[in-house]
Parts: sequence; structure tokens; C-alpha cells
Amino acid sequence: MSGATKSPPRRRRRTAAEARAEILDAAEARLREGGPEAMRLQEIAADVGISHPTILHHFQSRDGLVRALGLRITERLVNDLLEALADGPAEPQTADHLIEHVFTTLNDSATARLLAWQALSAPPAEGTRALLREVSEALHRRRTARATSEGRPPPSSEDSLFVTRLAGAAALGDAVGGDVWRTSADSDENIRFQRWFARLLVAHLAATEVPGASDGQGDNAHRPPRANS
Amino acid sequence: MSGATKSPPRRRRRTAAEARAEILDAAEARLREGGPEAMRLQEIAADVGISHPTILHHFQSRDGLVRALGLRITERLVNDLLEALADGPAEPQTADHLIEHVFTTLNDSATARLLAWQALSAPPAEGTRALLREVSEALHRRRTARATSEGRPPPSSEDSLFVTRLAGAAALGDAVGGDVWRTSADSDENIRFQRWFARLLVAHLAATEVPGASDGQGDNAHRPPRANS
DNA sequence: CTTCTTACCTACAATCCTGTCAGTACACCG
DNA sequence: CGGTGTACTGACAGGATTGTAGGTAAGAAG
Repeated sequence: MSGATKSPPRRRRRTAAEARAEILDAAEARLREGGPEAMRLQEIAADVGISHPTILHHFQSRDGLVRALGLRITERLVNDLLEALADGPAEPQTADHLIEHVFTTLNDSATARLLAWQALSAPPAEGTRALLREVSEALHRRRTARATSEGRPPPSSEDSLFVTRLAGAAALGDAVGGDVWRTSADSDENIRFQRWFARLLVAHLAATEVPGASDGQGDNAHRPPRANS
Repeated sequence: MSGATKSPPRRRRRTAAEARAEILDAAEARLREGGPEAMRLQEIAADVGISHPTILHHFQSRDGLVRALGLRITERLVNDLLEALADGPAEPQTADHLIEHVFTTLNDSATARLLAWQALSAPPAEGTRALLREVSEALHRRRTARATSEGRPPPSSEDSLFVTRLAGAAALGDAVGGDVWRTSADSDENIRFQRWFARLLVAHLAATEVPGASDGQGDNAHRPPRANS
């Protein structure tokens, strides 16, 4: 009581950008472990070492925080993918690599959890809608370039769109539901599954058919997937 | 006031099972439109026409309600799938049909939303874990029967597991994230995507290779799939 | 008809979380 | 050094929601 241990109210003063970044980091961490309901302003603030009104000062509301977090994660993911799609040489196993990249990115970060949760509860954010389209177009450019350089007919753009959509959906769904339906804690199984899926997609990509017919009799198709050259 | 308009407090008395069912129906409807956060006891109770403590009387807590709903939805889905896998004749287009079944079931009901949300926030329920396994085993029995009847070697059980897992993950992920990344309101695109995916899977199922080797050269296999007799 | 069970209701309590307000301290700038 | 902008804080308000308590009535059983 009598002790004059009046701890000096030393405040750390960050720049606005720094503060926002730290807050987003903490929010993301909270989300990762404990799900969406664990993203409480007070706890996030405590993690950062500030008081919760500060969060409301930087983002206008809790919803603003969530939105910003979603946007940051989405942009990070998209840039990641676009980069991977753009720079590498057009080697065949790149596709394999890419799939694994998508899966791991979505799987062991909070990415999938946040994206899924946001899709479930909030109206879709603005920048989010472009995600699939951009990646799909990048993939398509790549496939087209590769096909023409080998003298094959280019794939339909819808096929590229669907490949992207499938990969995204599978990765997202697997990340979300994976914990539930994974048979025991066999972590190797995950990797085998990713590989298996990657091979499936690569086989499809290699057999660049898909005439674009809407229904068709499915008579053609079924080109036995030659792995590569 | 003098008016003796004392409305008789006519209560409708349901059996416990009826009450539970009605409450679950209302909860499911609330979930379908408006996401998980819209599942408030008061609103659900209002929909049913009861007071919210009655819900707590039937399910011990809000969490109990959520758990029960998840279980009901899961069981419904599993029974649905097992039935579809069990009874039909082993026609080739059945697989195609099945995929569409999975997708539509997950897509235009609250099923996917609830499953995903539950997986995100709650610890996995008890009966849920068996889902994938049962369906996968049913599929595997079917594939094996068909393969032996045609004198082909049976597929590996892991392949069946992965096929199931992929279909489930894709359907779940697409249902969850679909609203976000669907390019415009082109509803035909969804159907085309489902068909496309179904063909992809059917092609894989027909080419019942997968030697079980981890990487392998994929040399054998690739039997061009004759539809049937 | 009496009695018992239990589905159901009207309040009420308790908790929790977001958001506001008025003020404080830290940094930069003249 | 004094002034200004703004990151930051403590205390409080407001609202919404789950859960509790005690009583009521509807149907079944005797």
C-alpha cells in the first residue's frame, strides 16, 4: 500500500502501420488456435500489450478488424500463388509442387480457417472475389504457353478455371474438415493424400484434352495419362 | 382495462421427440440463411412458437443443441450416401450420379455450412469421425466387387479412401468458398464444374491402376475403360 | 376424479463483449 | 521550450444472450 512503487506508465508508442500489423498478427494467432469465437478484442489487446480500445482506434470496429485480417490473408495467399506460378520454369513437376504449395499454405496456417469462417459468416469482402480468377488466369497463361511451345492445342480457359477451382476447393475443404475425418493421427496420410491428388491433377493437365463440349457422350476423353515426355 | 380478453394460455404440448425435431428444424433453417451466428436461442424459439428456455429444457445447453444438430445432419448425409452406394446396380454412370449427389446435398442445404462451421469452432463431435470411413469402405466394396466381376485387379483401399476424401473435401470447400470465388452469378457454371469434376473422378475410377507404389513410373495400368457390356 | 410426470412459460440473474468518452503521454515541429 | 497531433488508456455504458428458478397446464395412469 504505502510503497511508492508507482510503476512509470511507460507507454510504447508505435506508428499506425506497426500497430495495425501487430494487432493483425495477434488476431491471426488467436484465430489459429481456438477458432473464430476466440478472437476477442480484449484478449488480442492483451497479447499485443495494449488496451482494447486501441484496437478500435485503429480499425473502426471489430468487424473492421476481421475484414482487414481477411484481406491481408487473402492478398498474401494470392501473391504467393501468383509468384509461384509466374517465375518458375515450365517444368512438369512444377504443377506437383504447386499443389503441395497450395495445400500446405492453406493447411498449416490460419488461412483456411479464416477464409472459411469469413465466407460463412460475413458478406464477401471486396478484394476476395478476384482471387480465383487471377490465379486461374495465370495458370491458363502458363498452360497455353507450354502447349503451344510443344505444338499441342491449348486447353480451354474454362478447364484452367476448373482446375484452379478444384484445387482451391479441395485444399480449403480438406483444411476445414480434415481434422474431423482424418483417420487417426496418421500424418503421413495427409502427405500421401496430397501427392495422390497432385498426381491426379497432373495426369489431367498432361492429357490436355477437354474439347469444351458441354455434355457430350464422354466418348472421347479418357486419354490414358502419360506422365510426361 | 376492463376487457376480459384474457387469451386462454393454450399451450401446444408436443412429445419430446417432436419438440426436438421441430427445434432442430428451426435451428437448421436459421443456420442456412445467416450463418452460424444467427443461431440464437430466442429467435429459434420464436420460429417454433415456444419460449427459449424450452430449448434449454430439451437440449441441456446451447452447445447441446449445436451438437445435436451436427449429429443429425451428419447422420442424414451418411445414410444418404451409403444408401446410394449400396442399392443401385453397378452401372458406370452411377459414379457420375453419386458425385452430383454429394455436391447437391452439400451445396443447397445448410449441410456444408454447419459441418464447416462446427469443424471450425467446436471440438469434433463423436459420431462424426466415422463419416468418411464408412462411405469410403462402401465405395471400396463396390469397386472391388465390380473389378473382380470383370476380372481386373481390385484397387487399393487407400485409393478408395482418397477418392472419397477428395470428393468430400471438394464438395465441402466448394460449398463454403463457392459464394466468394464464383465468377458472377453464372449458375450454369456450377453445374458444368460438377460435371467436369465428376468426369475427372470417373476417369480415374475407370483407370483402376494405382499400383500402390509411392511414386512409381506409372508404367502399367492405363487400361482404356470400356464402359460395360 | 385424483395424481403424477413433464413440456412449457414468465420473469430474473449473471456474464460477457463491443463500443464510447474524456483524458494522458509520447513524439515531432516550430 | 511550448504547441500540436495522435497513439494510447481507464472507466463506464449499453446491449445482447445464455442460463436459472419457480410455477402452470396438458396428458397419461391409476
